This record gives sequence, C-alpha cells and structure tokens, in this order.
Amino acid sequence: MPLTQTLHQLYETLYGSYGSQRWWPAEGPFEVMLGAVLTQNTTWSGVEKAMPALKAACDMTPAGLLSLPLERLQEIVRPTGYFRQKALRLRNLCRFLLDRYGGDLALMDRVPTPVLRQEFLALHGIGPETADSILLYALNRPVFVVDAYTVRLLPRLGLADGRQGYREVQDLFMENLPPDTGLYNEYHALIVAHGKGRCRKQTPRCMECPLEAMCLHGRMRTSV
DNA sequence: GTCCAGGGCCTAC
DNA sequence: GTAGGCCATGGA
Repeated sequence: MPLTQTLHQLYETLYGSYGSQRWWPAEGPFEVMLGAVLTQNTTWSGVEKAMPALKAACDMTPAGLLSLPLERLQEIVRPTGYFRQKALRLRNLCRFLLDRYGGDLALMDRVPTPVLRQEFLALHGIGPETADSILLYALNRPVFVVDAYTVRLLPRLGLADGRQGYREVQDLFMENLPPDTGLYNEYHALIVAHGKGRCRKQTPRCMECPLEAMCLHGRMRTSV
C-alpha cells in the first residue's frame, strides 16, 4: 500500500476511534505559545493549574508577563514541573516577541514559516517539538508536529525502523500528506490521545487496540 | 514507593 | 552525532 494511503488510513482509524481532539485548548496565539512551553515533558493538567494563575497575575501580553518578578512567575508555573527552567523559558519567549515583533503577533503573518521556525529554534528552551507546536497550533502554519508517541508508533506499523530523527519523521508525514493545517492539527492530537490512552508498554497483543489490524504481521504482533 | 508525562540543554565520548 | 544525566511536579 502506498505510504500516502497508509497515513490516511492511520488518520481515519484514529479519528474513528478517538474523535475530534479539539486542540489547542487556549484563548489566542499568545496563550498557545505559553502552553507549548509549559506542557514540555509534563501532563496538560499542570498547565490547567498554571494558566489561570498566570491570567490572574498579568494581562497576558509579552510585556505583562515580563513585568512579573521572577520568583512570582516561578511560583505560578510550579505545577508544571521544571519551574525554574520554564519561568526563564517563558521570559525568553516574551523578550523575543517584544524585541522582534513589538509584542504584536499579527506581524508574524508576513514572515515565511521556515524563517519563523528558525527564530523560535534559536530561543533557549524551545526545541523542534515546541517550535512546531507553536507554528501549527498558535500560528496555523501547516507544520507536522512530531513527538515521542509518533516516533514509537511508526516502527510498529512498519513505516520506520526507529532510527529516524525528528526531521526525518516529520518529512515522512509532510511529504505524503497535503499541507493541511486542520489535518495536521488533528493528526498529532490523535496520535497523542492514542499514545497516552493505552499500550505504552509493548504488550504482545492487544485486541482492543484500534490499530491492531495495521500492526506488523509475522513477527510479534506488538500492539501500538 | 515507582513510573512517567503533549522536551530540551549540556556534557562526554 | 549521540548516549546519558539533569531539570521538578503530580497523578496513576
């Protein structure tokens, strides 16, 4: 089966099983950006605690966040873990938004996606996944977000051998799917929903897994 | 008590 | 260029 068709089948199967995920749960692009940093290597529940506190403490603008004392900001983001790092990362991001765009995110609209991506990656504390999450979920750019679930998923479907890096996995999706922001949005969220929902440990077989029929045949039929 | 989340940086080798 | 250690909280 052609790769394009397989990827569409994967999407349809996940969508049929989990339904629309409605990401990103946030009000406006700036809030999405902050959430992208705060959710790094942690659960969304922590972000749900930190975000209201942040909204109560400042006006939710880059300048407003920068006006908070560091200790106060640390206290607010504490529920998301790595609170010392994340407070600094939020400050870095806001300083960039203020210096480069005057705090006006609408000015990013005329900047090409590859340029924006490089600008975000240059920030300390923003790596490939966070940068791409911002591009897709905050700025509506057709960029496929890769995460640990995605990397684990592909080998079990026979679509990769597990040695591919971030960009290789990303290219696999983007070269075989149309550059559709809505599709990429839902696709990544569905992979996460599937990944955290079940089968994180490679159980020999899981008949309840919606991807059972797509898993590799022959060798140990590891569920996904 | 142990494991691990919607990662990324730094340091060794 | 990549494997390993580190950052920290909270829920299962």
